[in-house]
Amino acid sequence: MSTSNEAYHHGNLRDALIAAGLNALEGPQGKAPSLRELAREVGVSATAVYRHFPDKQALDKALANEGLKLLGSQQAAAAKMAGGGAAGFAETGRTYVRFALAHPALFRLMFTQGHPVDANDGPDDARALLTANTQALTSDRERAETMALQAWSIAHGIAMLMLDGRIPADDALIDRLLDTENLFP
Amino acid sequence: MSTSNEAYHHGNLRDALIAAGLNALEGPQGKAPSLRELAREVGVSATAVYRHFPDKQALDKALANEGLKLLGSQQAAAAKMAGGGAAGFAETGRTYVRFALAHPALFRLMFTQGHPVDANDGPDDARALLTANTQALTSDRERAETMALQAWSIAHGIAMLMLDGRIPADDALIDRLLDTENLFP
DNA sequence: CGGTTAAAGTGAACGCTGTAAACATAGGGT
DNA sequence: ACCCTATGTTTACAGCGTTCACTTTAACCG
Repeated sequence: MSTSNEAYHHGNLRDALIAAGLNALEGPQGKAPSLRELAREVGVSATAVYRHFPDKQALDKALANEGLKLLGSQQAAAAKMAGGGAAGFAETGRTYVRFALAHPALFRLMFTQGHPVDANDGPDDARALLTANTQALTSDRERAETMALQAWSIAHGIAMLMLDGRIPADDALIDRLLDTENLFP
Repeated sequence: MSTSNEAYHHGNLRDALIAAGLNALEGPQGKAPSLRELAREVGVSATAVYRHFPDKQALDKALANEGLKLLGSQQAAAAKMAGGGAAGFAETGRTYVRFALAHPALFRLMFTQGHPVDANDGPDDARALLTANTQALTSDRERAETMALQAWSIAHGIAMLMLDGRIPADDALIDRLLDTENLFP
């Protein structure tokens, strides 16, 4: 009852669509999939999608949320692996940019998507994590908040500029640009 | 012979399309215009566009180039006004972000567009200007280059995050995040 | 059980998009 | 005066997101 059941009712169309969507977004050549394309992929008529999502944007938002969860967990893992603190903070940024380069289409979708992206995707949100890590670097609370946003901005900027081919997507360059020693002395 | 000439031959369709495109992109609600929409606007059939642009992407690229020229000139003006050097450098970043907020759709198009964006848009390119300004801050040439890219990244990141509603599009926040005193001591 | 009902999927249709192909026009150069 | 070529037009096609009316299925309930 797991795969390719030819039943009239698909069983779990919503999840299947999201899986197909994530799959289509993957790879360096990943393009934003069309609603009809995903429906075909899953073996269902295009209009069936509307039983589970009010419109295409809702599907996209679901995919974006999935991506945010993924990024969040990867960042959390990286920070823990690095032992938290300053090292964790630095590693968090690197992970962010590497994620963008590894999943360009998904990363774009995550942010192109209408802002809110529903706050209910858990506390492992990228922003919260950043702020938590900067608090290890300074006792000044406002300064920590500012540093978190600055770090997010620079990581996001690097990611975007590299995705758009404005800056070579070079691993060494990532490290050089994210060098926290020089940025936050 | 300036406007709404009902002649069969439009006169200067290419420029008219670009003007209509820039106009459609303007305003905070600006959307990426469709090829047919622009053709309608200019009073010409959709396929006439193909006499001047090989495809839609080429039109978009032309619009993007127009945007880059505009941003470049605004940055140059801002830097000159601030008197160059460190002050000019800081002002350049602020201008970059403000431009993005003032012309969101155009700014997005400028970078969503396939990378190269043809290098022949003059020397007032955003990147060259940045590098030039950072050289006033340090004698180390490589360090200047790194700082330029870091500054570009953070400005771009702030702009994007604000456009996407991830960070409040607050003017004071821009200044706080771009504070070069703290970032590049 | 058997019957009703609501959830889940279908097909045809609409207006939109970018693009191709074949045809029309007009204005400038020899 | 002519023709040529640059520039436009019409028609057509496939794909998109979305609506509507319809059908199928599974689950619940007496």
